[in-house]
Amino acid sequence: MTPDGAEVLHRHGYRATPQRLLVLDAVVELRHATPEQILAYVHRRAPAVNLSTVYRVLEVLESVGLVSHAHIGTGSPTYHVADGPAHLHFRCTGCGRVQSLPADVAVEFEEAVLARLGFAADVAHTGIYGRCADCLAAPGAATPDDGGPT
Amino acid sequence: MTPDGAEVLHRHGYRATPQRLLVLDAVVELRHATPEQILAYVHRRAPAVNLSTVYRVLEVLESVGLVSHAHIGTGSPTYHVADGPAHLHFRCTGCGRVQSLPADVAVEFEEAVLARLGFAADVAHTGIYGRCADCLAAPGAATPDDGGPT
DNA sequence: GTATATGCAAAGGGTTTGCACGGTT
DNA sequence: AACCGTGCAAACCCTTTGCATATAC
Repeated sequence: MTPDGAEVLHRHGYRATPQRLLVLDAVVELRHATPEQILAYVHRRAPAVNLSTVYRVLEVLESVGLVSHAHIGTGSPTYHVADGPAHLHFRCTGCGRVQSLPADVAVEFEEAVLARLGFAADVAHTGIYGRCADCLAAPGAATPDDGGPT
Repeated sequence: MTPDGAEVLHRHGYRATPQRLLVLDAVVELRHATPEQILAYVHRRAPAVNLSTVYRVLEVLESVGLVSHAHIGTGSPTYHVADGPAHLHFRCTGCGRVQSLPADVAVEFEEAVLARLGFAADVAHTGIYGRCADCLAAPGAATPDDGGPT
């Protein structure tokens, strides 16, 4: 998959700058990456890039449909490539691990909500809290609640 | 419902200060209230109360099980009384309205997640994005995305 | 060459923390 | 008297914004 970022940007009237392509690389490479993590990745190749640029680039990449973001937990949103099928994010409140599942697990649920409320839910856009298998088995956990994203 | 706040606080070794009872009142009265909104409510009766106190009080009230919070949208978390049955929060990305539904709408979904991932999901803890019935019908919407909580 | 992007630095919103005072027990 | 809780102010994190410079087209 991974569409040609430069081409997509041009098609929307944007310039394909090194920064934009690097940020897109980062989003492709890292999964569920926060702006901060993306910056760290980009810095390996281009140490001069600024965090504010990352924010602005992400906004552009999202507006042209190359990436999307999801709110997982309390911290920064995480960005991921927008091509593949939508998936849900599950964040463990114990260890902070994030797991994914194809979004179709939620269709029945979404239909029930639509039927009861007339509300068209987009379950994929927000992370879901809970405890992962490992932490369910383990006794005391690392982080009692929240914790940073990713 | 609405348990006796003072009694519960005492039972846990906390003092039942006016501030704590006022904050609890606010959470009972306002539904899905943010710390800022709670402060506004409390200020009507006690203008001297500080926002940091609201944060600290909410932490205490949550620790003794009187209130819980949920992350609805990007902004501040919202607090609600913890007595009644858990409910899910649906935030409309169009108008910002928040609707609720009993948490049992999600049990099938949660079971599916558990079966596939071993992950015990707590769907009630995070708000779910989507479009409400009104905004589905309406053409252009007020807020394109996010927007403040509640 | 020109409009767009970037880097930098400062500002802004939300939340947390240190500290001394005030109120309960 | 001892302690817990509060108000105040400062600090912190994350994100946005203004402005001058650099760059892709």
